[in-house]
Amino acid sequence: MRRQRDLDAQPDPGYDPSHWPRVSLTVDLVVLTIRPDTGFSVLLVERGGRPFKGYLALPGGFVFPDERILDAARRELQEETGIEPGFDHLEQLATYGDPGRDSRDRVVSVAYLAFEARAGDVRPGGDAAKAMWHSVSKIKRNHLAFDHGQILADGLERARNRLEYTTYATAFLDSPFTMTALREVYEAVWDVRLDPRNFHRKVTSSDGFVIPTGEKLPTSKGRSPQLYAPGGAEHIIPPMRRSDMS
Amino acid sequence: MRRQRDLDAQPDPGYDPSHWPRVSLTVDLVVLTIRPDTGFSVLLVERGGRPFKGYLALPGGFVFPDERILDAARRELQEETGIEPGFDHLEQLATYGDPGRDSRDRVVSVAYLAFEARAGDVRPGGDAAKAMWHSVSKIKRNHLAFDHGQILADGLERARNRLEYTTYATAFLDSPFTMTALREVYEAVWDVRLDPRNFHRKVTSSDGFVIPTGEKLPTSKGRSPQLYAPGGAEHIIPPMRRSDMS
DNA sequence: GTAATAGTGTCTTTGAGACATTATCTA
DNA sequence: TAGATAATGTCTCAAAGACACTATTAC
Repeated sequence: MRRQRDLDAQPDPGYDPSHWPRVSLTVDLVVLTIRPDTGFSVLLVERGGRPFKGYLALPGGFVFPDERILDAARRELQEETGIEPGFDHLEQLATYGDPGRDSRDRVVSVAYLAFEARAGDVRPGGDAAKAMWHSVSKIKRNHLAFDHGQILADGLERARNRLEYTTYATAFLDSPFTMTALREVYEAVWDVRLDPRNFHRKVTSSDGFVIPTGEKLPTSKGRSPQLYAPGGAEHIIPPMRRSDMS
Repeated sequence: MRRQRDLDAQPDPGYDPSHWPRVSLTVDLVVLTIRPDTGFSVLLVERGGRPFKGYLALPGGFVFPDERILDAARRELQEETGIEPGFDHLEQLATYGDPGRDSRDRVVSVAYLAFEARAGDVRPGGDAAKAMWHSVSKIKRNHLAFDHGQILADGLERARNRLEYTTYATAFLDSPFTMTALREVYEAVWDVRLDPRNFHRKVTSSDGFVIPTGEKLPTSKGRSPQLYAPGGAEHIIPPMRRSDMS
């Protein structure tokens, strides 16, 4: 510690960064979706190499020397899910870089959070072997590799918050979608039941959340539901209320 | 790009990270406070070295090889403000690491956001020369070094959001504080005027936001105000409403 | 007393929660 | 027609905004 303070006590922070110790840079992805079979789900890969060989982990990889970090996240997402960037949502989550989180070296990982529509029935694992969707409620977080359990927990909390204050729930759906489908996104992510009528009123009265396409979805039975598209607004004002508080 | 894809197409992401290109790691700090003279203010330093010599920049520095990133942020904060960690607030903001943001090398910076009480009248610049508080409203963001204008903008947005949903406004104040002082924090950060009576009702009815100490503050004129301490809760439920929407 | 600031009470409006009713579709 | 699902309307209550009034201090 003394040594470190002495280092820092040099006249100015402006000297050559290449003289400083350097770290490896990766991105990790918390990719979330809603599926008919597994419900609210996250994409996990099985690690083939050491450390944590055989453990489940978040997909991710190294950032290339001249690549923007966001572009690295986009690239990994495309490789893992096969989905072209479109109506999905991708945002930076947080950065994890404690010494010792990777036993081999000092690795700093910038985590990203992605919301994916199923887009038909995309099968993950284009490049990565054994990439699979896992039901969020069934994952044992301390069985994940590295500190990925913590990253996943942070990502889930962020996702639940995003649905309160933003319209990003639509990113879980292909457009156009029904009001019921949008409500089921909320119910899956928040793990609650919402009143369909109050939900409908809240969404339609929130300016720019959704716009009706005028089309209706033919169904096998019952009244055909109105179809909607994302309305362009990012924020819900006032926010969605989640009476269940964390 | 082709070369990069080929690299990535190797069998597994588990090989030795030390074989990958590495980056320099820094922390940058958005330190905010409320001051009698400059109001809502941010701590900036004048750069002594290249690049951006003479420009204003956020305080920050390199992360030591065996140091946690959060600890590096705490250390820089202590060095720049001289304040011991106490009732202040420090959280990770975001990470900025685009190639080219530092002309010398690939430098990835993890930005932190800090709320500081003035603590008497702390004079920044213990170690760092020419560290000064600058009124947030008067800063020309594109005159800051590197991408610090963007980091500052992101920090301000985060700070304004934090006051809506959390009790962190108390971190701007020494305890105990008056209700008027707390309201002035909101008015400074949001740049609005708030009704003192509605504000008082909202704060006192929000569970765990503040607790009255029972003491009163002697004043030169007018009724002596009740003193409060932070109440322990982190979240305001329901949140503070900022009718001015961004 | 006056001047100044702190704190409380009341009315109105907005919006969330609960829940009954009407509309539209298929078989 | 029945059965199923979608959409709308109404009532109640909680909370935010506007604003008048009372309380406490120094002089």
